[in-house]
Amino acid sequence: MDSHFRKLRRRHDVSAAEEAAFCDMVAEHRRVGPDEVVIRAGEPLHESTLLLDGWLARVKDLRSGSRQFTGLHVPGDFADLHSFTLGRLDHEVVSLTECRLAIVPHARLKDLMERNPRLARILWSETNLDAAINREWTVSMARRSALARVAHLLCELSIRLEVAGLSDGMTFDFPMTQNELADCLGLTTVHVNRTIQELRKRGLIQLDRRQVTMRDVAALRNIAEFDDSYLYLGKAPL
Amino acid sequence: MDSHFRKLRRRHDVSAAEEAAFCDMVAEHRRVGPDEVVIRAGEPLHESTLLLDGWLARVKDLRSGSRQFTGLHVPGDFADLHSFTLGRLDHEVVSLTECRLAIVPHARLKDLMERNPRLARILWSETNLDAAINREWTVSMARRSALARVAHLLCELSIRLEVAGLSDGMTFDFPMTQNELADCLGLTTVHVNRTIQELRKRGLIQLDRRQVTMRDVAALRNIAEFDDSYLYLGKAPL
DNA sequence: CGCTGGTTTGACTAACATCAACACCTGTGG
DNA sequence: CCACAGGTGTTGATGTTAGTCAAACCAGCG
Repeated sequence: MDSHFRKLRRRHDVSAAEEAAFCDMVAEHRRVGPDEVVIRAGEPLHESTLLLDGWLARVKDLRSGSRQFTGLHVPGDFADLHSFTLGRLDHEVVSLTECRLAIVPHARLKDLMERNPRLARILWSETNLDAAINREWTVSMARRSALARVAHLLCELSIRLEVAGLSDGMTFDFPMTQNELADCLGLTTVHVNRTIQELRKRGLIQLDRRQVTMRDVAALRNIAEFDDSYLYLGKAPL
Repeated sequence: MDSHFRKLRRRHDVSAAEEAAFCDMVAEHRRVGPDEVVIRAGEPLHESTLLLDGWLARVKDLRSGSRQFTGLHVPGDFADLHSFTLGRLDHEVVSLTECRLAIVPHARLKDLMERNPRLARILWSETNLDAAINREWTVSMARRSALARVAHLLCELSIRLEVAGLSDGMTFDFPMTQNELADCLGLTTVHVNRTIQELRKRGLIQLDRRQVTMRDVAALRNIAEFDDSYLYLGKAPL
């Protein structure tokens, strides 16, 4: 839960009692292996899933056989909090790594909402942050070059992982294959590979299957036209 | 307000009393002309804007001078309900046409949230629906061809406008220029123009600056790989 | 060892962007 | 009434980015 509270505290004032209330909502813990479909699209849902450890992706499949990630989740993120109001998902959630999950029944969310509007609003805020990230992804897919897309994603993840306490802002574990990166970025594996090589050649990143180091954050941000305001890192009002 | 209630009723059971409660939240009505910046990115906000009439777009500007729409709003949509929890926007909201707006102060939303968790949840649901639409846009930008993108957008809008009571599912007012369409679709004006011509040539659409007719909805849906489940047209749970 | 999944390379192609005109319409002021 | 301006739509020639296809390479692993 630590990553989740770090994420919350970054944007809201949360008392110990409120943190306890969050903990009380968790009904169950679960583990899943890598490359599993954790939540299936379209199925009625009665619980939401908080990611404690590992990486998840929101995936949409296309008829052509290709697929597109519409979001990535790192520890501390809710994968499907939106299913609380929508009742089902329009996408799958799949595990990229082995994951530890905390399960929060919708009934308890409903209770919380009635008893504690302030916490409800914080949860609402989390889904709105997801949406803000998604908007920025839309911009990436629509307007940024492959080089800028890769750079932008790395800039985003370094911050999100830092918030979760899993990066120093430069180096972090990076469990995705180039194939999965391609699914993320709307590119092909081949082109992702060439793009990464270009970033390496320019001395901007170091990357292998397990870890990234951003060797020149300023240059990466510049290439990506990265502006972190969409991550809403400051305290939210009231 | 009629379009807004149609939208709500489509997905939730809303009593007359609840509709009245919604109406009571509106503090003020406003009018804006076409091509105005209605809400500026980054500015602290203390109210949200419900679109009563006209079209709005969520816009992100890039350094290169190009811009990307990350969402379109038709009558009945909240343009910036997410500012209630986030406090400011990561994008501008601009008017594509003359618009009538209803202004809802955040203080009243907060009140409502405390007094009526059910309505709060319905509002939360609206922001989650926005996000679902945005995910689908991400897929369009990342994976669909220009032809499929245009077709997909038309399919989406015909349904959203039908829900709002502004389309029969085939024909609707369409106030966007090809330039604005390009901003929407992550394409250039030139390419949008060629794509539209292709759709016309195939007898699938009829389109001028003021109106669209979808001549062959089935073919358009097929080209777009359109699946309306992301619009959550059925009743939400509880 | 010989698989297997992931990464890398090269040759070729397709889709869309870019640049530059031009046509058309509408509103405006002389 | 006409001349003109500005926004919109259209066309053609050319350039660039990323996709496609196919194969080789490489490391970890049973």
